[in-house]
Amino acid sequence: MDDLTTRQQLILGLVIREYIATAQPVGSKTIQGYGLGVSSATIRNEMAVLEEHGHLAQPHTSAGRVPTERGYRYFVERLMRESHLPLDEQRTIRHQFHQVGVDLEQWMRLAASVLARTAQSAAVVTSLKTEQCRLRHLELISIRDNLGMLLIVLEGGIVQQQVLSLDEAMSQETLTQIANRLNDMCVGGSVQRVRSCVRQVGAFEQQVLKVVMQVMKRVDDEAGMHLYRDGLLNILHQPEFALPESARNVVHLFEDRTLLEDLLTEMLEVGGVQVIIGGEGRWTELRECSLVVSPYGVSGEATGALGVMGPMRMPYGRAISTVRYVAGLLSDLFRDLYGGQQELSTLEEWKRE
Amino acid sequence: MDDLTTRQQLILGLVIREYIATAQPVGSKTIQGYGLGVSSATIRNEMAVLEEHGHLAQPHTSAGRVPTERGYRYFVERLMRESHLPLDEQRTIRHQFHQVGVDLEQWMRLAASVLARTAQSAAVVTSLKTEQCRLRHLELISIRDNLGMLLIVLEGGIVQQQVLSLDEAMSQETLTQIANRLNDMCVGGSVQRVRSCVRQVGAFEQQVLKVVMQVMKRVDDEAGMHLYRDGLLNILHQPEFALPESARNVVHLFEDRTLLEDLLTEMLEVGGVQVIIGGEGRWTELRECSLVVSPYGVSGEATGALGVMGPMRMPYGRAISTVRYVAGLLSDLFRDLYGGQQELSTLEEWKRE
DNA sequence: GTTAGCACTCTGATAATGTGAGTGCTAACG
DNA sequence: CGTTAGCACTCACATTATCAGAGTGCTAAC
Repeated sequence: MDDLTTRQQLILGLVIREYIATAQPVGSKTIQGYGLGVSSATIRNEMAVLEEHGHLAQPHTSAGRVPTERGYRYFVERLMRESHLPLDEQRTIRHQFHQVGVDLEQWMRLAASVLARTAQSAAVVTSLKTEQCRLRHLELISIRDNLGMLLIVLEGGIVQQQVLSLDEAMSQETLTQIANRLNDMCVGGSVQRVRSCVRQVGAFEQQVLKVVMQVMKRVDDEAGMHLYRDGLLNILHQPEFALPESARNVVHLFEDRTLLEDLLTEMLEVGGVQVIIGGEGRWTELRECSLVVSPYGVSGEATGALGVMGPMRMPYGRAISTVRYVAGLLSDLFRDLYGGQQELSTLEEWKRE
Repeated sequence: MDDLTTRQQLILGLVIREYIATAQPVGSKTIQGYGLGVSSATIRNEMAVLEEHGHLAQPHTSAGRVPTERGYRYFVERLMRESHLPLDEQRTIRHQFHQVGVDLEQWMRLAASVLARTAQSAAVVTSLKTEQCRLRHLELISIRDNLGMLLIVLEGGIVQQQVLSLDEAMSQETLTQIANRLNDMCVGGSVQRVRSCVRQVGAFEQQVLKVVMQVMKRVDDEAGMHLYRDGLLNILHQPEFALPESARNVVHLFEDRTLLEDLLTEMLEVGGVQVIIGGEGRWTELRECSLVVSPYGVSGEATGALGVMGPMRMPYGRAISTVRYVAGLLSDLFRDLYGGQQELSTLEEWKRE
């Protein structure tokens, strides 16, 4: 049912490219101008066929054609040649990551900013979610009399903090000793491992470990998932969001964490860059939007998702290559922090520069 | 020059209240409906006076009156009676802060959310900026072979992390020893104090201390200032932002960190709740907006600012009482973490509940 | 299968018109 | 002298009519 003649494919491709560029319904004369060597009447006939097949539509009887969701889908899957981000842009982006130094949060923030700027869309980056987080280090710090801070460092450099109110005043030395003992017992372990340690220690240590478990569980449940966003303004400039109603809708989409979180979490299941066009019938809220998303991170260890969002009329080629590049770059950076085996290729490279 | 008769004040107040409620120019008949006991003609005469004084304006010859910046200013300063947030709302808000536990970041995030919801506006909260930050604790953690993490805890519970690439592999024990030594030397000190320690230690320790100083300087320079925002959608619903142009403008205002940062930083200088109406001629970007902002935190120790943003037609009474209450609440919470002397009133209170 | 020609349809811009809300002014009133 | 009824005047806004233009579908000829 999706069999189109070469000429139909050609015309469909041209209509979509033209529409993406101009945001105006595309008429047969315009396509004729591309020098296909056939008259506008022929193109009209072909367009009528494409409309029957559901790849194009008319906003009203006598306007040009506009791509449908299905048309875009066909375009993305079969008409577009995959391209890479130009090398100089890749350089620029790498350079920016180089500049900010080694810091997870900064990286994700920067990733959002770079995606937004490069793809001229809104961008979203989720924080990393560990498959099952393991404890790297814990630390107890005396803030004052009966107030302490518990620092929990997880595998991969995620740091969580939690204030503890102590029943009795404890010196920094005491706290450090306790932390050291707990570290010896639990480091490298998952929540289960930490739980198994609870029996072997005193009351105060139990209290600490319980908090540790709470925090680890929270991280596991991704309730603490962070969302880095940027470039909302880019898509508000698009004509499809000129009406206050649609503008509000897209702002809502972008501001409301839950929807994006759900959607991006789902993307973690499968690999590679994915294109979601007009909500695909499942997400009614993004009826008028498309997303290009990709997981990133180290599969099986810690993964996140990132992507760009824009109107359905989105420059898919550029969006896809941008998302793929940034996802790859971030993954490389994190692999250097995570993986024990591999070389510190990217980070070392930087040091050499 | 700002001397108005009682009746004029009354009429000005009514016009502004009415306009805030309806977003429509207010005519003399409407005001007559409030039962002043005078005819619409008299009210028209008074309105003409108020227009001469610059408190009201007409969008066009024969429409009702609309408040000017000056009118709002007069209203806020002389006609509005300061009110407090209803006790039950105070309860609800306190309860929400109670729920999230003791965590700076969560508090600020929640503060933004609460402000946005309670004042039905967009809300901004800046992170705390210490006057001159002091080191509370530093920690070195081995991530693997030649990669370590430096955790820096500053007075008041601000945690900063930085990855270090080590020249040679070092065990956790070695790192802990080094950290302990450095802690003994530097804890409680400012950047200067840390600098004075650099001479007295070995090469690796120097490297660590330099990073510590970098981070502390960054915090001092507030370059690392965080901005928590919420409720953009609330003000996009306002009719003044129906045009795509103004909508984009306000989104830009809200997305662009620099402007808000500058503005809020300036607010730290003075105390108490401040109202900025229509940019006050200084910030042209927020020509059509008003802000109600307040510093919070512990004066002289660590301060931040928070506030709400909306159209000039803003329910100032509610906005002011909300901002004042949330600023006070946050300040109390932080005082408990900072101040050595005082009781842990708020936190203790929670524990008891 | 392709194409020229043509009638048809629908949008969007422009102008004409009417309605209504609200004003400023004037003259009368207590 | 402050207040008020009455009235002419002014605009914005909605409604309607009109027109040009872009683009289509169809038909008949190539």
